[in-house]
Amino acid sequence: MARAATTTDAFNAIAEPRRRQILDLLADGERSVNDLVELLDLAQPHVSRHLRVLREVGLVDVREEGRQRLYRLNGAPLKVIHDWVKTYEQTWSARFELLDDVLAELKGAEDDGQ
Amino acid sequence: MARAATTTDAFNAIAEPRRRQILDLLADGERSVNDLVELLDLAQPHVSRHLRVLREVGLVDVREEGRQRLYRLNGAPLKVIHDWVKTYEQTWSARFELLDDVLAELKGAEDDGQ
DNA sequence: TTGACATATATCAATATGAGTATATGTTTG
DNA sequence: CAAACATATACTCATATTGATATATGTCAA
Repeated sequence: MARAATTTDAFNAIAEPRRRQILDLLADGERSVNDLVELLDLAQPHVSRHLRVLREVGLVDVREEGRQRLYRLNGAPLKVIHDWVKTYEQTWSARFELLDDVLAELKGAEDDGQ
Repeated sequence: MARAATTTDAFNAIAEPRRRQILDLLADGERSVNDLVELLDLAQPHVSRHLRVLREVGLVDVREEGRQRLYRLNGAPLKVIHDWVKTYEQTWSARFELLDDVLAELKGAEDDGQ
C-alpha cells in the first residue's frame, strides 16, 4: 500500500506547508484564487490543486462570484488535530519538566531509604 | 517533486495513523518493539520502520536494554503543531459561531438604517 | 559455540504526490 | 460573437511511501 491520500483527513491535508500557508492567508478573510496565487508566488494550477485538497477535507468553502471563486476558511476539521495534540501538551510544558524532576528526586530519596 | 518525506517534520510524521497510535501507546510509558508489535497487531518490520520515522523527527527516544530496545515518547516536536492549530481554535468554538451571528445581525441592522 | 530471540535493514510492488506545462471550462466585456 | 479573463483539469516526471517478505545484526543462554 502507498501513503494515504492527502485528502484522507485533515492530518494528511495539512502536512503540506503550502496548504498551511493557504489556510493562514484565508484566516484573514475570503480570497480569490488569483489573490492566493500572487500572495503565495505559486503557479495558478498548483494553487487550484491545493485548494481542491483543502476543499475535499472540508477545510475551505467556495463561493462563486462572476468568474472568480472566493475561498473561505473552515477550521472545523482542525478540531480533531487540536484535540489529539492537546493530549500531549503536558509533555513539553516547563511545568511538566519540573514535575518530572520532583518525581525523580522523590524516587531517589525513597531508594536511599531502603 | 514528490510529497515531502515523512521524516521532514512532525506534521508529516503524524499524518500516518499507525504512528499516532504508537505515540498514544507510548504515552502510557516505555515500550519494547515487541510490545508494540503485539499491541498494534502489525508486522515487526513495519513497527520498526514507523519507529525509525518517529525517531528521526525526534518524537521518540530509544534506550537499549539487552537485546530489547525500549522506546519512550518525546512530545516536544508536537508543540509546533499545537501552536499552529491553536491559532484556529476560535474557528470551531461555539462562542465564535455565536459572535458571528451577532456580527451578522449588527451588520443587518446597520444596512437597514441606511 | 550454536541456537533462539529481539530488532533493524533491504528489496519489491503498487500507488499517490507535487511541480511543470498545456489545455479545457466557464464568465464577462466590447 | 470574439477576445480577455479566472479557474479547473489533464498529463508527464521524479520521488517517497506503506505493506509484504526475506535477511542481516546483535545479544543472551545452554
